[in-house]
Amino acid sequence: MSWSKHGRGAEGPGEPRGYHHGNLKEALLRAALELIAQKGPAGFTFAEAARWAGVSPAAPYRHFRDRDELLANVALRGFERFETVLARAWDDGRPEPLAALDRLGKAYLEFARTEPAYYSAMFEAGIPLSASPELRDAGDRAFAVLRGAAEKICAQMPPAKRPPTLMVALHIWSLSHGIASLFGRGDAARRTLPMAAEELLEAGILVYLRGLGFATKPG
Amino acid sequence: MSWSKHGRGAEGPGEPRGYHHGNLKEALLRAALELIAQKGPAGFTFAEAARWAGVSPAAPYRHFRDRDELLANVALRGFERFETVLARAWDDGRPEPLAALDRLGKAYLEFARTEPAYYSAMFEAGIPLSASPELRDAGDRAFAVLRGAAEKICAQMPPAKRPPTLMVALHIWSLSHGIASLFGRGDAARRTLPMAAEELLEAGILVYLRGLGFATKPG
DNA sequence: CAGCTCATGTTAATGGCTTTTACATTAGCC
DNA sequence: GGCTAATGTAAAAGCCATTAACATGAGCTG
Repeated sequence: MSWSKHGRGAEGPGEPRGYHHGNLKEALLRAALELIAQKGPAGFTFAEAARWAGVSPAAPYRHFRDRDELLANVALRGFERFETVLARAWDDGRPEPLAALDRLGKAYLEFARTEPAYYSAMFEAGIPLSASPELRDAGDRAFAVLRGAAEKICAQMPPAKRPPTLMVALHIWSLSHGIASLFGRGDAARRTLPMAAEELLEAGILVYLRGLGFATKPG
Repeated sequence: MSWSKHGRGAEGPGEPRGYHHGNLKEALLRAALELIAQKGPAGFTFAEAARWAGVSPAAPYRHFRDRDELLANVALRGFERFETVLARAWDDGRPEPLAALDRLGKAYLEFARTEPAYYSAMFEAGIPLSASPELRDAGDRAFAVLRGAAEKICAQMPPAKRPPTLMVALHIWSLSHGIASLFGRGDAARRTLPMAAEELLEAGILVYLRGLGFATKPG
């Protein structure tokens, strides 16, 4: 017996507790995040998360329908953080949209690199988007930050040659996501690059904007 | 007893066989592909592939060290097919590099859409690239097609303003991969788009090339 | 504070999967 | 024909997901 703690938790190691955990849902989310970070979304198991939280293997079922629902909740939380991070980087285009867009791109890659567990839960775990409207909405809100950025960038262009902002947002998103997915993590599982992913993305966006007719300052 | 066939195989349903299968490795690869297509790389199980091939659950271990190695072999084969498909579409830039590049992009997306099992094994299954030099090489060969295309495109530009071809190849790859990953499959698991993924990619590449200073014909 | 009730945990069990070990069969080769 | 290595099978251990029946105690109600 003794669902003894593992060596280390996101929380302290051995806080004793009574019959009830008190904050199991949160503890499971944290354990899942840690385990996904260590072994990928596939390697993560419900039972181990329970062990990690110091409860029996059946306890998690009181908080999540099944393993997939826990995974979906991790992804949901990931999208929320992602939105926050992106919004902070974009900062409404201050002081200048182009500089802000550059920050936005870097923030995108940094998130993928520093939060690989969230990132893979969000984009690579194969969670059916249809299964949870909340998940889809959270993703949409994160994308809305990119959309807002595209809008402000496009607004700087003369109306006659202004491109569709949705298209611009999708292009920037796709390029960022492509770079993050293919090269974004120092991971042995990924390819490495003869340059920093950040540089690659920055250059790509600059070329793209130039192609739109956006007058970028020399440099 | 009776590792009876499932309803349907890639092969005929009930060809009887003796003690030895005769072509188990191939059958397992096919079964894996089919199962991944149905339930994603995570849902696929070694045991079910064995059942599908009509052998005992231990038989596959004569051909693959473990489940992951089978997955890696699927990915390997996927990269080989991918290279073939891309090379055929590019056709060495004939009759004209820009048109060929457009075909290349469409072929990329078509592969992701029509061979989702291969595509996810290749890019989303979390196979450690380091584990298999062959796998990495196969991926590199597929990428080489894109690289060759970038080269020919760049060669059309005046040397003075010619961009680094590796960078161009990486941008095109990333944009293609980003679009394929995010929107590439009619999948309920993915987001849908107000336009065809092909159009999005084509437009993105055109804008990008214009940004490079590549003179695209009007249109 | 007593008692009730419901949320939250535990136990125990079922069934699947992965992987290993010991054994069986047979294809290919001399 | 007979040997050997390759290829399958059987059986078993250990883990996981999931469920049903039961236990605990937190929080409300009076």
